[in-house]
Amino acid sequence: MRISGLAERTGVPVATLKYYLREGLLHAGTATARTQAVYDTTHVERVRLVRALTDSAGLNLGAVREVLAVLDDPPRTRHELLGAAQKVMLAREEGRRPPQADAEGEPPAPDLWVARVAGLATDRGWCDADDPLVPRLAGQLRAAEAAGITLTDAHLAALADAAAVVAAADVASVPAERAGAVRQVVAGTLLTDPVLLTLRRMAQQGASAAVEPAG
Amino acid sequence: MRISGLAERTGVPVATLKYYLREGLLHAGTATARTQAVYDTTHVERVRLVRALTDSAGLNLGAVREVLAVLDDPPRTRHELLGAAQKVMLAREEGRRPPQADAEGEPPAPDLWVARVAGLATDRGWCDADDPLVPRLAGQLRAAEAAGITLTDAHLAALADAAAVVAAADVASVPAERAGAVRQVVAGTLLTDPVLLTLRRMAQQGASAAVEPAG
DNA sequence: AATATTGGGGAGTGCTACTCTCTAATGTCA
DNA sequence: TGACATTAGAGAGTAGCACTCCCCAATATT
Repeated sequence: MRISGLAERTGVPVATLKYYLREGLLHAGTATARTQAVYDTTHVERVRLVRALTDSAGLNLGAVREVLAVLDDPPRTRHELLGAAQKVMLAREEGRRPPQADAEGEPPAPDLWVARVAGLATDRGWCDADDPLVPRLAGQLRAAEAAGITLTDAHLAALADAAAVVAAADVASVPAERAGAVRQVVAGTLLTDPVLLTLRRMAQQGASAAVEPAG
Repeated sequence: MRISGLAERTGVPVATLKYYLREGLLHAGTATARTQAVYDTTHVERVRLVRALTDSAGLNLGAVREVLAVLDDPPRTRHELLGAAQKVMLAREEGRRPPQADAEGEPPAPDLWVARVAGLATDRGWCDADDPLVPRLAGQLRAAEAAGITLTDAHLAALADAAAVVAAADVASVPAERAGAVRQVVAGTLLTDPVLLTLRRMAQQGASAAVEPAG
């Protein structure tokens, strides 16, 4: 298959495929001559993955590149895998403005968010207090608070319970084979994030209707 | 407080505040003269909300504008509220490329994703089969499948269970007063979406460690 | 032999979210 | 009262992203 065939099969314009090749998001085809190369199903899959990651998971191309790097060179040990997966999971927020403190509006308040989050994470045995996810979550809660949205302990606990349910199913779905495992964890999580959020909205409708039956 | 005070208290540059004023993301201050206006705490809150929505929830300014419009003019009936909230909830994906079908690669397959999703939603009594969330979710599942990530029924059911847990807590957290309710539903959901996703990653670490104890 | 397509690469596009610059009017301090 | 800083308002310019267009010589197809 030549590049036009790849374009046809994926629905992505030839110009864009060339751009992906240049940017290293798509591995080169097998050259048959100086101005000719053929592409196979691995290229089709790769393009579809790139498109799903950008369109559905909302990653930018830099983040996609990092994801692909992990998939192409799967870490050997479980520890490395977790580290790599973790780095990739942070990918969505990269390039954004850090939600830093609003100058000096309030008194010091030496990050009790971090303390609250660290407590939650260690209580459940999820991760250490110095995990990179802890400050991240603390920042998200701080942002909500700054916007006037306060999460009660009960509400946060419900989110955590739900996360535990999801994570159990996530882990159960991981295949034994290494490359497949990495793919399932990294791409699977990123691509099911939007699924989870949409289900939340659906369930909200149902729960709201249950509380207050008639329109 | 003048505009420089607002900038100081929110950490947002004056030039950006002026831009927000021009774009209608921030209501005008009370003019004290032709080239002078004062801003109050409502302006501080509004700016912080805009920043949280963009930085934490990842909305673009067009989506933020829609959110603010709903908050400023809260729908009167519960039905209208749900409709407005629904529209706003879709806001995050606006402006993106629709994850359309990949030209003609596979046979027809007349949207069995929609059927699967509609079944799930109606089984749980969440929404009708013609709800706008249904095709949205179907598209997300289709994208995952195209990228080589298949969700088993059990996995999807787990996500749905988790969504139910979250939604119950969401609904329980809504105050009785109308304006506060709208704010809590709309802004609260958008701002806790990233919280939920981060908790998922934390819980994955914990679940993974539980399955395979040592590094 | 004529026409179409390809790989490679430079340059241009449209969009978003600012950021800069300007002007006349106003506030602040000596 | 005058010097200087700040302000509202608005136009124009910027950086980054994800393409998209165009050109070339080499190759494939007819």
